[in-house]
Amino acid sequence: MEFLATSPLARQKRPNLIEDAADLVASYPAIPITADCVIFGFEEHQLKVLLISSDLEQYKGMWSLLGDIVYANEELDTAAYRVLSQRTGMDDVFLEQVKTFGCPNRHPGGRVVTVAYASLLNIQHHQLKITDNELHWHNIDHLADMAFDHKAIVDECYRWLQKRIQEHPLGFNLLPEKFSLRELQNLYEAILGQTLDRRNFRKKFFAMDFLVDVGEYEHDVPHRPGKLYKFDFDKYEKNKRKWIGIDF
Amino acid sequence: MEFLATSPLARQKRPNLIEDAADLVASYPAIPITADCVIFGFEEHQLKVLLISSDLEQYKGMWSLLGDIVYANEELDTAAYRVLSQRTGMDDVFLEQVKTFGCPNRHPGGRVVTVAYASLLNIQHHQLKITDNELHWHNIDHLADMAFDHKAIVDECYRWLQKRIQEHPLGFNLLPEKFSLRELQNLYEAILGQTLDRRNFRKKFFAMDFLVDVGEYEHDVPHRPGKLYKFDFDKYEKNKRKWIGIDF
DNA sequence: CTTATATTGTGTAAAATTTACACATTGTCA
DNA sequence: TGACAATGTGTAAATTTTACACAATATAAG
Repeated sequence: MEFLATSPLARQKRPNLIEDAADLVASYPAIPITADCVIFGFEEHQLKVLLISSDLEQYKGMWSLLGDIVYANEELDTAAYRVLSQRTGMDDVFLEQVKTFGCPNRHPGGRVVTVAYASLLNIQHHQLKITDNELHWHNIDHLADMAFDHKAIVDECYRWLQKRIQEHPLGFNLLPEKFSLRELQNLYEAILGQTLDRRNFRKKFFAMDFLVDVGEYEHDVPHRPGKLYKFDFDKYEKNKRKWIGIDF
Repeated sequence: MEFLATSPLARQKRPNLIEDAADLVASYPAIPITADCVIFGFEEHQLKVLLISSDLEQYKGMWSLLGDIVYANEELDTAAYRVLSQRTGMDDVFLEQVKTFGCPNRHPGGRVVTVAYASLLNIQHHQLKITDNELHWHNIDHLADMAFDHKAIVDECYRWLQKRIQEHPLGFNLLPEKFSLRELQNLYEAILGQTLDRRNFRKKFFAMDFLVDVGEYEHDVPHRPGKLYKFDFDKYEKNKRKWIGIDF
């Protein structure tokens, strides 16, 4: 009975318990971790992403994601928000963790693992307060010469975005507060890479019932101006579990 | 100017390029990284997850995910497959990265960031070759007393699984090679936590057209035996882009 | 061996959703 | 004032989803 008490599954190994967890952790190999932000925006019918010039001599002239090391006692999420704030001055943005990239040779200076975060934001609303390191928006269709594995990270986050905007209508974050349905449709077409039927598109979004007619119209357009709408976040929050996806 | 050189983000447009990337990386704080595996299986109408007993004195009697440190030059994915192989003896399993958990105090011995991987596998097919540390399957509905933040990781992976099996019919991986439609439906009901209409369920899966009738029947059931089917992976691979989701 | 029982296997009608598609309206520009 | 360019709107057909019932077949029990 003694035997059973200490070894319930008989015959299997029971290593001694480790008493000092701190010793254990101290014995582990450690790796620098960074947080990289893939910030999507939309302007002039094009999906854009925010980049800076790489500050490594080796990647001179190439573009880089907004990233920085995660501090010793910092939450991963916190690090990502800090990066965004430090690089752009923006602090009212919602970031989501997308994927962690850990290829041992992805950084030329030695091993660095990075956790990629993505966000969608509205270029009009968030004027960049800091533009050091040539921070600016790049058209996502013409990304070449990116430093590190950042092109692969952007690609992965772009696929994430395509899926995301069909599950949740977060595309609104990419538009100005007041937008026309044409702008909304342009956004979806740009991100999904396909044209959509105008009448069915409208029908679908009106049916979701969180577009609010603000009683204003576009101006400075060389044709009949469209109505402007805004997004009703409260109604969205209340109803979000009712639909699983926005399938086109 | 001395000030600007050490403070790259202070009003300075183009900091000097960093020539020695290795120096830079060496100056970064480093954090131990682990890979944790959340292995889902299905048996007796219940979704299960594979756990071991924690080997920390502090978590004595609690259950823990299969995890280990990521070696200095090891791919994250490789580390996850190694963990699984070392802990269970299994090496023909498909793992997917789910999310990275980095709360500074999630490990009592100091900061450890973990990358969670998940997999679905077929309990019948993969007999555990190693059962050290009381490795065995636990019913997912009765998980208490888990070490670290492992309960939160399991919960996150469970939500991932619920979504996953509606996007891709990977639930098949959880079943024996030959299975009845009732077993398949039990699986979906267990994972999604809802009952489904039997006729409509069948209709949906037959319409997807990758179930192959193997011409055999269940036995040892106290009622009319059902036909057995297997999954046609080739047909699935060829057609997988045609449907976005399996909505119930 | 007969009957009770439990579960398989199957179809259809109604409802809901998705798709395809055309024309009058309204503003700008020349 | 006419050409242009895009907005705004509805409906019929097709497809998909849902709800639902009964005969067939094996085992278990008497």
